[in-house]
Amino acid sequence: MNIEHDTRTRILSTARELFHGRSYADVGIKEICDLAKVQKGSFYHFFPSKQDLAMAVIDDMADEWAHGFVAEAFDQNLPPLERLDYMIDAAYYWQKAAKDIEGRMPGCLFGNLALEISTRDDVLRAKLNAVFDKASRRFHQALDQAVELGEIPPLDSEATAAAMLAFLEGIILLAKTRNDPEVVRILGPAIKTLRIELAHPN
Amino acid sequence: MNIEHDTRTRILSTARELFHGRSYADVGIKEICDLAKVQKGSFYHFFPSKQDLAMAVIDDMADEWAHGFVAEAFDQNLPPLERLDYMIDAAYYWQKAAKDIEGRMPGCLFGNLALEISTRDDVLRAKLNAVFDKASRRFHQALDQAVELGEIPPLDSEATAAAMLAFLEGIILLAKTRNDPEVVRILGPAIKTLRIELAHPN
DNA sequence: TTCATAGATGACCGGTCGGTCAACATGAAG
DNA sequence: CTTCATGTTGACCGACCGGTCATCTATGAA
Repeated sequence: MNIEHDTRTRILSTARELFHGRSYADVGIKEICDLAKVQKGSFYHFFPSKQDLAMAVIDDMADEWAHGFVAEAFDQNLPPLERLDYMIDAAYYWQKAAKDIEGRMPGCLFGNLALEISTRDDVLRAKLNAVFDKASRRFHQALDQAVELGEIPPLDSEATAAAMLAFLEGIILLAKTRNDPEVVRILGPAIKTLRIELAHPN
Repeated sequence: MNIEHDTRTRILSTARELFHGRSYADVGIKEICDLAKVQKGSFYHFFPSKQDLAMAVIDDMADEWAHGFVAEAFDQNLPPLERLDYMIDAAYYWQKAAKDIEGRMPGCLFGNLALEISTRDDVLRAKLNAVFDKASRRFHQALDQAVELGEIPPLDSEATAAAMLAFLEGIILLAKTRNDPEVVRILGPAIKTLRIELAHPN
């Protein structure tokens, strides 16, 4: 059962690596096929178009994220605020490892794709938005629990969660532009200082 | 003197609009020439390559920024912390205006270009990095002045400045992915809560 | 009047892009 | 053995890409 989908899987992971390391537009289908050792006709047997491939890549990456280090970072057994540190650390080590191997910081695949194609392709934009929404909910939950435990004063946890996600994407963007993962490590801890207060109920 | 450079200026501003509204890779030289009413040969008379055009576009935009609303926002007569609000407001209104006209949020040209091409073109990456550095210095100065005036407790103003710039880019990224400028308005004010403490001198 | 220079013109180039297609291999079900 | 679905192969397509170039025009200095 996995043999017959082995080709598809190879295409998917190759495309993910290439898109992440360079960009959507810069990676051609021929290049993906060559690296994945797949014929072009086979590619189009599994993916009707490059756009469909991108959709699948986003799903694939989001799944691996959700079950990988994001699941670890937002482990319910971890104190809520430590989850934020964990997330920053994970981002730092990942980017650093990638740079040590390939010489350049790839940044966040979702952020990269979002800025590159969300003005051109509304379907992909919506999909990326959903990924960010899901990520934001993790922060949201952690913040609610931190408030409940009295670790931080009450705040607008939904808005603050979104702000934290934005900050995470922002420091990765800056670090990628500097091609220096240390930016993530140095600026990252400030994520816990972000606060959006509850609107006064007047 | 401006007549003989009129063609060049038209190419530049057309390219800036198109790159900003879509992406670097998605906009071809032919399209730029058609819209700017310039022949292809003329284009290559002024710009040796597409990369050179991109360099010029970044310079052009950075100049207009520096002398435009960034100069207003970081007006030395404004209280330091108000400058941050001004900057957020300016970003919000700009993105909102663009969306109202074109139907979609273009985001930040520098952020867009940084994520799209900084892994492929180190020269452009370095140029974008310099733009961010310069922007960061504005925040840095404002923070130093705020500390001096006693408006905020002492902090690592350089690191905090970078964090604020990252946050600004991050909320614009998130807003673009949602295609909703309101994200900037809602999350933006949290920029003033960001803090990175001074390292203990042990 | 000559000459040099800056700029404009548009046909043209090789290469690559995303995508198509008819032919063929394989293996399980009837 | 036949049938059918799933998957593979690689040649092929038109469109478009960034970039080149010989040729022409306009201007202004000598």
